[in-house]
Amino acid sequence: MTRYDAGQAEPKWRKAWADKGCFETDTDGDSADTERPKYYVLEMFPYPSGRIHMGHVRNYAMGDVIARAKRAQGFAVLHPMGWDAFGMPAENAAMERNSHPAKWTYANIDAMREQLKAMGLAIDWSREFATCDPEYYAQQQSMFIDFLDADLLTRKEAVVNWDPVDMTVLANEQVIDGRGWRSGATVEKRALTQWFFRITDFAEELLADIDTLDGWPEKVRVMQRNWIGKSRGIEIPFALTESSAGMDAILCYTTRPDTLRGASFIAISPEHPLSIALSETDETVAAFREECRLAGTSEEALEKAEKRGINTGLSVAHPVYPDQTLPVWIGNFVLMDYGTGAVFGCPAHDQRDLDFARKYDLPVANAFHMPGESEDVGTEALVPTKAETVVYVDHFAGIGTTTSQEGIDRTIDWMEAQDMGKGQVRYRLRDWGVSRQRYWGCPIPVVHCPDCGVVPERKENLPITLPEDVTFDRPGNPLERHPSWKNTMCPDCGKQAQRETDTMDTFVDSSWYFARFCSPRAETPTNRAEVDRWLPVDQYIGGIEHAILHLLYSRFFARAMAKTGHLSEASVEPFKALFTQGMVTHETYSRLEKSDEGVEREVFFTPEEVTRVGEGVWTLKADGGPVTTGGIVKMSKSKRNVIDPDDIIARYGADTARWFMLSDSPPERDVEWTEAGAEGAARHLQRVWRLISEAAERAPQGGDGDNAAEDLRKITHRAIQAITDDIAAFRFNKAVAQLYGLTNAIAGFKATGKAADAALREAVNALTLLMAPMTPHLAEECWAMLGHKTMVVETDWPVADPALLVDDLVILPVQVNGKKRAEIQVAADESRDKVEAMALAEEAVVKLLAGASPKKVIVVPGRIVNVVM
RNA sequence: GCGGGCGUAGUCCAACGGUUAGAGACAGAGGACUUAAAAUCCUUCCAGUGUGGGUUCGACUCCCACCGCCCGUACCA
Repeated sequence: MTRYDAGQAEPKWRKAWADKGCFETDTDGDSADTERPKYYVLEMFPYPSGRIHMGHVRNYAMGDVIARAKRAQGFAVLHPMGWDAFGMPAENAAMERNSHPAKWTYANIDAMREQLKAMGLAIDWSREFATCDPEYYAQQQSMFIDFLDADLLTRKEAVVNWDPVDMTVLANEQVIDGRGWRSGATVEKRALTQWFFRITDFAEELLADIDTLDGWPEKVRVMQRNWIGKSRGIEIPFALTESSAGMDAILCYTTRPDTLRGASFIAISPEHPLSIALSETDETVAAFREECRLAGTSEEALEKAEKRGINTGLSVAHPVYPDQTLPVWIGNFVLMDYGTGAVFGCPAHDQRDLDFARKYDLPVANAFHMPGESEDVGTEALVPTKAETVVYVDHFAGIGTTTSQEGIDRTIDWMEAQDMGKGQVRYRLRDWGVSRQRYWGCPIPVVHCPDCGVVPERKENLPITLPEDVTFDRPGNPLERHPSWKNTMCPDCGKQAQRETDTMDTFVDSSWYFARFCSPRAETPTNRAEVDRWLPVDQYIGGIEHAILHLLYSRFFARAMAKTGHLSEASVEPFKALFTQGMVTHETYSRLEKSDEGVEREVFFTPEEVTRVGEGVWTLKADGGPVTTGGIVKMSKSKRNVIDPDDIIARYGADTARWFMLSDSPPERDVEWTEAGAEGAARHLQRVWRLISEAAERAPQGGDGDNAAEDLRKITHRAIQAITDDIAAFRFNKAVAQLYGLTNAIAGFKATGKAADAALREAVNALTLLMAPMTPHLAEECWAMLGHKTMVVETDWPVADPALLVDDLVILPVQVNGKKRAEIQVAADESRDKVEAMALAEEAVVKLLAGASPKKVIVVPGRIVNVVM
C-alpha cells in the first residue's frame, strides 16, 4: 500500500498555486474580484526574530482557514503578510556581531518568509513589505508631517530612564533593580524634550466607540476601557490654617466628594511641592522622602500594603465645616503623577485610608451606611459599588437615600455652586510619547534650526533615510555621532541646521500597516479608493498581549489618518472583528542539579533529550537518570520546551502541523503540543488519503443498494452545514471533530449499488473540500486523485441541501415526570395534539398514569414529550 | 483588592434548557492480519458534569453563594 508523501506533494501544490497567482488579490478592475464582496482577514504581522515558532503556526493557520473558506465562499479576500521590522533586537544583534541591523533583519525576513511559505498559507505575497523598508517609512514620515500640521502632535518634556554608560534611554522593562539591564549602571532620571501624539484628545471618543466594537472579545473591551480610565471628580482646595512654603491651600482631587463628611486627614505625596519645601528645613521630612524614594526603586511588592506617613504638623480647614481642621500628613501611598498629588483621607470608605487612620490613630466617621444598618466602620471600610443605594448621614448638600453615583454627581454640582471646587473629568490615558534615542527606527522628519526652531522637513525631501555607514561598537545613538548625517539645511530659511536624531517608537509602524496593505506601493501613504474598498479589516487575529497598546494606538491612528484625509471616517475603527488566540504550551522536563558553587538550581531539558519510560515517568537520554515532568507552560527558550515548526513540517508536513494546531482545544484557549497528538494528526491525514484513493479507484457497482446511501448523504450534508457554521464562528476544534466524524462514516460505508457509488462520491468530494482550509495540500492531492481537472482553490465551497438536513420521521422520547418511559415515532411536522395523544396512548404511560389524568403535558416539537402527573 | 475566564472520563474537548451526558481526538486494554515488526483494521474499559442552594415539567446549560485554577490589572484617591 502506498502512502501519502507530504514532503513530495506539498511543494508541488504550493508551486501550482503560486504559478497561477491564486492568492493575489486583483484590484485593477478587470478581474471579477471587484464585483465580489470584499473580505479582509489579517493576522498580526510578525517581528522578524529569525525563526517562526508554534505560536505563529497557530495564528497563521487560523487566519488561513478563514481566508481559504471565505475565498471558496465567493468573497474577494485580502490576506497579506509583512514584517514589523524595526526595533531593539536588531541593534543588539548588530552590537554582538559587529554588523548592521538591516543585514540581520533582512536575513531573518528571508528565512522566516521561507518558513511561512512552507506552511502553505493563502497569502498575497505580492503585497509584502517590511516596516524598515524606506518605501514604507517614507510614507510614515509624510504622515508625521501631516499630523504635525493638523496639531495631532506636540513636543513636551518627559522624564526618561537614562543609562549613563550605554548613553541610551531605557524602557521601564529594561531597568532592573534601578540598573540598566545591559550595562548594570545605575539608571538616572532625565528630562528630555520629546514628541507626543495627542491621543488624549481622543480619549472620550476612543472610550465611547468601544461600545460599537461588538466583534471584539468583551475582555479586550474591558481592558481598553480601564486603560483609558475615565473618572468624574472634583478638585477641592483645602485652605491651610497658616500658609507654608508660600502656599495658602492644598489642592486635592477626589472622585468621592460625597464622603467629605468623613474626611479626617490630608495626605500629600512625598514628591508634592509642599513636601519638598518642608524637607529643606525639616530633617525628618527629608529622611522620610529619601526613604520613599529608595523604596520606590526597589521591589515594591515586598512591602506592599505597608502604608506609612509622617505628620507635618500643618493643618487645613474643612471646606464644608470650616471650624473643623484636618491634619496634613505625608503618605508614601500618594502618587504625585495622578490627580494633584494630594488627597483627603476618608477612612470609613477607603480601606487604604482606614489602615492609615488605624495605624496613626486618626478619627473615623461614616459618611453613609447601607440601608437598614447603622454600624460604624470597624476594621473594614464600607465600599459599596457606585450603583448601590446608600443612606447618607447628615449630608451637607442635603442628600438622603440614593446611589453613590447619584450622591457623587449631586455633591459635585452643589460644591461647584458654592464655589468650593471645580468638577473635572480625568483620564488615566496619557499622551503617547514616540521619541526613541535609537538608530533602528523611523527617523523623525524634522529639522532643528537655530533661527526657526523646530521645522518639519519638506515632503519632497522624504524619505529621510537611515545612514548605512554606522557602527555599533560604541554606546549611544549612531545617528547622534554620525559625522555628517544630521547636518542639513533649514527647510524654511536655508541656513545650516541639524536633523532630529530621534526615531519613532515601533508601535507607530504597526499602527497603520493594515492600511498600507491595501496599496503597498502607492506613492502616498494610502490610496483612498483602495482603503475605502478594503477597510475596515473584517477579521483581525492575534495574541491577547496586544489587547491594549497596539490596538489602542491603531484606533487612534485611524482617527488621525481620517483627520488628515488618509482614510475615510467610515474606517476610524480599523478592526471590525478581533479574535485573540491562546498560546501553545508544552510539558517541561527538569531536575535539580548542583552547580560548581554548590547552589541547587532547576535545570531544564528539551523534549529530545528525554525518553518516556512509563506513565508520567521520564529519564534523561544522556545518563538514564530520572527527570521530573513539570508544568505545561507556554513554549519558551528558558523552559526549553520549544518545538520547532521546521522539524514538524519536515517530519510530517505542514498539513499535519496545521491540523493539529486546530484540533481539540478551542482557539481562544491554550493548546498543548504533544508528540502523540501530532502523530495522531499525521495518522489521520494518511487515513483520509487512503480512503479517498480507495474511493477514487472503486469500480462502479451494480445493484440497487439500500438506505445506507441515503444515510451517508444525510451525514455528508449535515457535516457541510456544521463545518461551514463552525468555521464562521471560530470553532475550529469542532469543525475538525466533524471532519473526523465524516471520515469515520465514509470508512464504515460498505453499501454497494449505483446510489451508493454516487453517495460515496459526494461524500469524498465534500470531505476534500471541507478539509481544504485546514489541510490545503492534502486536499489538492485528493481532489486530483478524484479526477478533478481544476484545483480546490478554484472550486466553490459545498452547499448543504436543506432537504437532507431534516428527517421526515423523528423519534421522540416520552417522559413521565422527567424520566424517559417510552419512545414514539412521528412525522417531523406532526401536530402537537396528535403527538400528545400518541404519547398518552403509549402502554408504559397508560400504566404509570393508572387511570388518572395528567396534570400537564409538555410537547417540545421535534424534541421531547413530558407527561407531568 | 478589582475585572475577566475556566472547572464534564486518565488527558484534551463536545452536548439550541430536553432522550440513558458523548460528536471527536489522545492515552490504555484485548483481538485480527504478519515469520516478526511497522502500518492498518476491529472490539473495549472508564465519568454523571468542583461544592451547596434556587428557578423549572425538565439544569452540564439559567440565578445565588462558596471552593479551586488561569489570565489581566492596581497604592488611580
